[in-house]
Amino acid sequence: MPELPEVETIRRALEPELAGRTIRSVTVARPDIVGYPASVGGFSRALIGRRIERLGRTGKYLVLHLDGERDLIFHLRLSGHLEVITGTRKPDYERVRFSLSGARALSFAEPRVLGRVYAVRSGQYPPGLTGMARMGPEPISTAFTCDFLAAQFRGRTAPVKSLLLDQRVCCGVGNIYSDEALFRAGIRPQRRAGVLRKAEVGRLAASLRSVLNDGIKWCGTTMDDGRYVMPDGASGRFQSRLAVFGREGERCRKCSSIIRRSRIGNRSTHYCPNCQK
DNA sequence: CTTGTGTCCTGTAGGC
DNA sequence: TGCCTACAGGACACAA
Repeated sequence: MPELPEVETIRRALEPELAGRTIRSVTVARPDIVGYPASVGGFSRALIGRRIERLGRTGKYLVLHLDGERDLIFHLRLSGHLEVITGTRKPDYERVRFSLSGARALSFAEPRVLGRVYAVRSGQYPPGLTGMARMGPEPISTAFTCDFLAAQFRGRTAPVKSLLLDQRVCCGVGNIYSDEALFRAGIRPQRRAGVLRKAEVGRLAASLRSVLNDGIKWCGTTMDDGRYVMPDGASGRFQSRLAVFGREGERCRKCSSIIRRSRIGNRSTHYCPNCQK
């Protein structure tokens, strides 16, 4: 569930807690969480003794830049959670723990074991991380223009929603923010991407930018399942501002029509049948 | 290349 | 009460 705004919120919360600290030891409770190197021993050896310089983010990937040209990369997938531990507490579903200088630890909990952590040389993309190398521009960056999006859509017959979820097109966008951006742009998710008019593509590019920036502003979306919370346990505050996601059967805030839900590409999709054409 | 489907993984919600 | 199934969703493997 963590998408770009949630990962960015986590990055901002963790940066001051982690920057400057040294990794003292690594404890792996579930080896399948380690995506690279293949062995737990190799993973630990690549990290121990290294200092965390700063935190970055690429799409939904959180990157801890270490000294010696190494990166520690996290992907939280659906239910991953990062937390700084100062006492003896051990979070439920803790899969990997990084003990740090300053009597604290970074705990990576992931109930569903779909999330991954990778220790790589800076800029290296091992098997399983190839998608990171092909990632498109951030929708919140100036490189993400109407022309770029139009070029991505040209000739494509897939539903526009499916292309918004393609990280090569809209990196960092997931199920929540794709539905919200399409609502703001007034476009039905089922529309085939290649048939959108230039003005619609322009509205969509602007909507992606605004909805992701709003998500960051409100520290992400915490749904009732509580899968995403900030590292300190606090909830995000964007959920009460959602226009369509998770609102099936409720009234559209703009026109009072009943919000509908359908499936596109095996993904739950929400839209207003009146506001979105 | 493009598109759609299945798989991974586990906890939870809902049906009977 | 308790079992069973469906579902959630990001990314990738794979088939058509």
